[in-house]
Amino acid sequence: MAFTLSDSEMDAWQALLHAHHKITSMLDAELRESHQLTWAEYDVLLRLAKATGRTLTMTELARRIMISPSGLTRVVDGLEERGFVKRSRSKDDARVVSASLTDAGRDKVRRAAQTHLRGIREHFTGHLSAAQLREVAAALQVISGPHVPH
Amino acid sequence: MAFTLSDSEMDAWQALLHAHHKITSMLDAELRESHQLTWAEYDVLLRLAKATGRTLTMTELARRIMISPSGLTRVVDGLEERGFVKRSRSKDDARVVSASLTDAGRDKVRRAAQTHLRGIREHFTGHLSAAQLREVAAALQVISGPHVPH
DNA sequence: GAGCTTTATTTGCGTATGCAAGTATTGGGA
DNA sequence: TCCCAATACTTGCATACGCAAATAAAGCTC
Repeated sequence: MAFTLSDSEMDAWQALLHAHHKITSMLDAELRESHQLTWAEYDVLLRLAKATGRTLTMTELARRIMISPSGLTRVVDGLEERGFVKRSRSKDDARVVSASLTDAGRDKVRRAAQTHLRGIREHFTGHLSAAQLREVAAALQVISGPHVPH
Repeated sequence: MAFTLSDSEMDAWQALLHAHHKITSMLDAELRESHQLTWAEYDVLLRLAKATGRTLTMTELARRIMISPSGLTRVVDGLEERGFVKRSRSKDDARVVSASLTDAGRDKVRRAAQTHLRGIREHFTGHLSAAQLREVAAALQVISGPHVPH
């Protein structure tokens, strides 16, 4: 006997795929056009801006944004070339490299955040009621597991 | 004054990103390991299997799965090399190319679908109540727009 | 303190995928 | 009928990104 999913299951799955694709492709395009940043680059700047001392190790950064360590290396390469972050090797443990947000990086992420937050409202949360937002968050948090502090 | 989002909005957004990433990366890995198919390849086979005559034009396929026309060309290239689909040029309009599922393709997608559907249940829908599934589907369908018939 | 294992990061390499340009074909006008 | 615009793919090119191997530094164990 073939394994099947109910209509509700298929609907939820299709809706998740389509919604995610639609939202992220629009946000990506906006960030790229308005600020010449990819999502990954923006996310790195944002996490650094929120971090104490505006600094995080590569490992911490990779854990927080959803990217492989090697992917992060390249993203940070690009941001460093453009002067938005600066790498430094730890005094305590010479294996670890920390990335710090520069002043230029802070300005960049502040401006980009405006675009991005408005985009999230416009393309996603603005379409939903407060109750729906809570429901969606609660349901999807079950999947994604406990929230890691930023 | 800086534009901001409420906590609920941020929670829903983070949850959407994390859940999508977690689910799709697991499903992708399973499909790849068990059946040597990427998501896009599986999706092409699936749409063809559902289509009348097990045939669709490239344009129709690209519209239904979420991929660019050029991306589709390459995906179909690979599937055709492996004998799962066959291209044919339309008699009516020599510009259009149709892809048809071969018998081998039908067998392939049947087996892969078992893996994939179980994966969706295991990693996504199985974690949610019937009410949550309805809520998530309803909310996200608002974003993704009216469902296009497969 | 020499060697083995583990951890942190980077590099090599392959793949996936989009955009823009190229090719082929069709369907109108003039 | 001869262009020209529009349509359907495909190809060239560039980018993004992951895995596995390489490198480097700690940390153990004997």
